[in-house]
Amino acid sequence: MESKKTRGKQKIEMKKIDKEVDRLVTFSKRRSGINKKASELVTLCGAEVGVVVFSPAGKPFSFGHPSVEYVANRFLKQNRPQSQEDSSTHPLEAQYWRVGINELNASTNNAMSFSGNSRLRKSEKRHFRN
Amino acid sequence: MESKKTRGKQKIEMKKIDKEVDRLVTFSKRRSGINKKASELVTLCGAEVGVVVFSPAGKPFSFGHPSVEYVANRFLKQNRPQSQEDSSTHPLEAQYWRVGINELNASTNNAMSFSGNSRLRKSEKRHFRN
DNA sequence: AACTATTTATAAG
DNA sequence: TCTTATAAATAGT
Repeated sequence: MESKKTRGKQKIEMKKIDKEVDRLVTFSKRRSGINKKASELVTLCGAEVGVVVFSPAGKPFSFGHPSVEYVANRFLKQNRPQSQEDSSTHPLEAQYWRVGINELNASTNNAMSFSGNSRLRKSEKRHFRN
Repeated sequence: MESKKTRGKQKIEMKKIDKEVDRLVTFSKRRSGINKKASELVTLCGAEVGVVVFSPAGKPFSFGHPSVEYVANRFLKQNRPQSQEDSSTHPLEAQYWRVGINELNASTNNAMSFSGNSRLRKSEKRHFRN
């Protein structure tokens, strides 16, 4: 008989999980994990953090301190190009299109724009330098 | 002499880290960790994720797929109360104040609005149910 | 900034 | 879900 009950956590390939049930389970666990990490960052470091996650089905989940809205607003405001005309019928869409899809991201995000790499080679080990 | 070179990772109290240097180091490490987790959630589960972090000094860091703006916009739009008047001079502030600071958060966030608890008691073990 | 011992997150079952 | 073995994150050096 097997002496071990399970093989424990196994390393997985960093690509979309094929089996839907597995994917849903992983989504739930990891979303929860991220929220915990976010709240700890707030507590330990006094940071302001906002996290928004949409499931593939489109259901929104979030964590924010002081609130998602506060953090999102602060971020979008700060990154808004100076002295830009303020013509907007639909405020948020306007803001979104005004800056362009990945423009702001690039400005504050790391060089690794999204990619599926799971493990980085030694020289690239430090991810997400901001 | 000590046989072990270090004591390894130690459990820490879930409260603001007093020593500034330690706090800054932890902030850097953990912010990086959250971004990695966020990118993995995107890859593994096909989720859309936006993360914004402000350091206590006010410096913004972010991760987003497809972009922070896209995710933030989608979240704020979806959570906007239906048929609400659209009077806004300053789009984003307007959106922010329109909904109230923690209102939306409460709607999609877990019951544990922000608090410094590190460990939850058994009955509260599952954090961040959304 | 790099190293390790240890805690924490989580893939499988 | 809940458990367990193991991978991954990270506190202290």
